[in-house]
Amino acid sequence: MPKISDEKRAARRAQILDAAWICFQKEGLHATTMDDIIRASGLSAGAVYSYYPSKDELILAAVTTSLSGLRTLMQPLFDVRPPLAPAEFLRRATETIARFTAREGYDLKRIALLGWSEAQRNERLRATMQGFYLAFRDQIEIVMEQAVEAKRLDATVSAKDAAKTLLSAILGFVAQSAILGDVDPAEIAAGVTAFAASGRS
Amino acid sequence: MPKISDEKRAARRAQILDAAWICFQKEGLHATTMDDIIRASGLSAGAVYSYYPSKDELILAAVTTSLSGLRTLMQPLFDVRPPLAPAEFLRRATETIARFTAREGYDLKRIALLGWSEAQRNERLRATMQGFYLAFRDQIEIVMEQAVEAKRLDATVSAKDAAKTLLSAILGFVAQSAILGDVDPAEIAAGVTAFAASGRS
Amino acid sequence: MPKISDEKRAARRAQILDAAWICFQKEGLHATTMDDIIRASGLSAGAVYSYYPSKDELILAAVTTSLSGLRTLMQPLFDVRPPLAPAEFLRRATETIARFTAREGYDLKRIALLGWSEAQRNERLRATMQGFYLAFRDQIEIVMEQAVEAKRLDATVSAKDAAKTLLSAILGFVAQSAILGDVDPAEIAAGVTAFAASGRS
Amino acid sequence: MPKISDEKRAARRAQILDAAWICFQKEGLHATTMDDIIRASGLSAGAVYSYYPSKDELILAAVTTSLSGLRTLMQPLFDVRPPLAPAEFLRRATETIARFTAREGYDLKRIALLGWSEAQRNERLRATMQGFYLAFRDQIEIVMEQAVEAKRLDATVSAKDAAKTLLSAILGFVAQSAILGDVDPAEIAAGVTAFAASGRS
DNA sequence: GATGAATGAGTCTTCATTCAT
DNA sequence: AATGAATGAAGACTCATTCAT
Repeated sequence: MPKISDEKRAARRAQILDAAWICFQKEGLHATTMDDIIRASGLSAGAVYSYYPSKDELILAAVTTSLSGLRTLMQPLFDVRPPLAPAEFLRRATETIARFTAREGYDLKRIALLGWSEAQRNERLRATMQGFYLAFRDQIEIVMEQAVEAKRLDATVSAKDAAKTLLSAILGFVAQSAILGDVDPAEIAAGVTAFAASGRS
Repeated sequence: MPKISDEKRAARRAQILDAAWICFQKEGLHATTMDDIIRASGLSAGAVYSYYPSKDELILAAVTTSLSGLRTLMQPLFDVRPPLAPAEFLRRATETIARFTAREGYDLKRIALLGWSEAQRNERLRATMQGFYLAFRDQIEIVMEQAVEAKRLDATVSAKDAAKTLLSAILGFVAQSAILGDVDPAEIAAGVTAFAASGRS
Repeated sequence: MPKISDEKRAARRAQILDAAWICFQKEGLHATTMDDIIRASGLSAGAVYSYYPSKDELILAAVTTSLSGLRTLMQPLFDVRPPLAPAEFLRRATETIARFTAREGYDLKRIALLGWSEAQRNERLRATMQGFYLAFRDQIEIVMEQAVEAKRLDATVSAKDAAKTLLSAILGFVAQSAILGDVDPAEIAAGVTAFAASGRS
Repeated sequence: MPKISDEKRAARRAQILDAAWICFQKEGLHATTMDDIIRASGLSAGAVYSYYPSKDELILAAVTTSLSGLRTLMQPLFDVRPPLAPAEFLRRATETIARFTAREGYDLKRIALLGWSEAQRNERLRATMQGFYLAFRDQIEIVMEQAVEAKRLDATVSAKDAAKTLLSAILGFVAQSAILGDVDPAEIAAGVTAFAASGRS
């Protein structure tokens, strides 16, 4: 086999990562053995290791990939004009997550929980994850600033606090869905709307 | 003398669970070895195993204990008269969690994330955890009903949806704090209040 | 099994080291697998590892033990009164080595060669080995000084050079015996005597 | 064109062997991986394997080459007229070794130790090495016979014993230099001369 | 002929659990 | 009842060698 093309190389990496992803979801990060992944990938141990030098690297890649998948999914929400109001943003964000999850075999929420847990101990993963969530929150903050400007959000609150609140709601939706499984984006949206409404009086 | 023996037994179980708890937090559920726990407990392997027949049992016990610790902590919020409005409830719930976390060596949030992750694979743990969170959500729901009655919450929303939304916000606060570490209960409260305020007009 | 006695512990260590020694001789340091040693020792993997935490440690122990065995064997030669003349010292040193080698299963020379080779790459082993040979050479040097005083060695040479020469002869005897196997202490002694004799005229 | 092909073939073999040699010295025989050699040679795995069918073959070739290099280096000593006396022979032999060693990247002594060790387990290598050292010793023996005839060596000793003694001294110099690194040919020569001198009286 | 990606048996080591004392 | 030494089945990873292209 002469030098493999870049596309083929990328395809192999994807093939391995997919296998890892599926195993991680089914078994958890630690309970998944390299042998599980190797078997699922249809390659040999040596081949897998030539693409990913360690299990940790594979974990990092799996979580990173799912984070950037999430970013891609969320990007459109930041580009909506006029900018979304908080409750609307939350509704569409959770809907996006729920919809993506529905695709067989790829439960973004499960990987998310596994990643959060792993990040408690894994320096590199934590750094990567913090970088991602911080950037994500910053983007939300920009939307919130725009919402304030557009009088769709009360000016007495900092956009940063609003962003933190929204991120909490999104992460919490992920957690609650993964654990209890009976939460619907519409319900969360209704709840927030109700709080907003009750703010009147 | 079964009485004394029982007390001793309970004390021993607590001693072991404490050791496990500390190790789990520091190292994560899987990276913690039984030997770590045995050494931290100051007992012998045989002794530990006579109280907890397996590592899984210890994990279950550790997570269960921290869940019921949380319940104890939260109980007062359900008993406040007149019942708390949603934003106020959220603020006090997150404050309680943050305050408890501050006690060194017992980071409730870390254990929570570890538990969520483990529950993805561990049937029994998942069932226990679901039972807990469901009951917790039910209690929130009751408060929300009372809030509606007290006109502190818009009547057009179901108390159930409000409860789901609040639980999301709380779990999300836990996740965001554990991962990013820069979130304050006051900020979340401010955010929610702002959403509420913007609901006017 | 309650706490094991110190003697039993030492016996176990010896049992493992013996097994390792035999395997190392038969197979070489690297070709010997831990499994070989484990099987030869009659213990389990875990047991072996609880006494020696790594293969490297076992290699170090095996070489170190054989070096100190050599020291014990050689000690009497330093205590002979009057001190031995160079040729006589060499004859008795090589005889000691040859005699010890004859004991079944424990070829000191083979282990020596394996150790020399390993010391080229293994820092710790090299340091240990250098320490040993340096001390050994110092002791020879003292004997040489005494030989000079006793007019059994020409005063024009430094005792240090004499010691280096003798150590070379001894190590060379070990190497030549291990490789060619047809060298006798008496032959070496005869050769040195002849050189000495030819120094006359 | 078999001629050019043959030359190229030889050049490639040399290129590979050089790479192997350098790696073996730096890392030891077993710690060197085929991949190390392949990378150092600048060729592909397939190419290397087409010239040397196995790692063992490469080890054999590396050791054999260094032995015949040594032979080439030593040859002049056997041709000196009048034949060298024992002490003089030893001095020049060790000087030759030391000088060659000085050329960076090619430490003959290190390869020698590695080879001795490997020969303990590798039948073919042992046979080759024995053949070499035996022939070398035979040549020394001839010089010793000539030395006896020239009255430069005491006639009471067999030339064979003298040869064994000299070979020991040479091998011992190699070992001691490789392990302790502080031995000089002049010191060994001085030591032997002193023994010779002390033989008077 | 050459290439280098792929193979997979084999290596060292760990660790939950047991049970002889 | 308690102890802690022993067990041994995995686990992550390596590397000499092959062979499809």
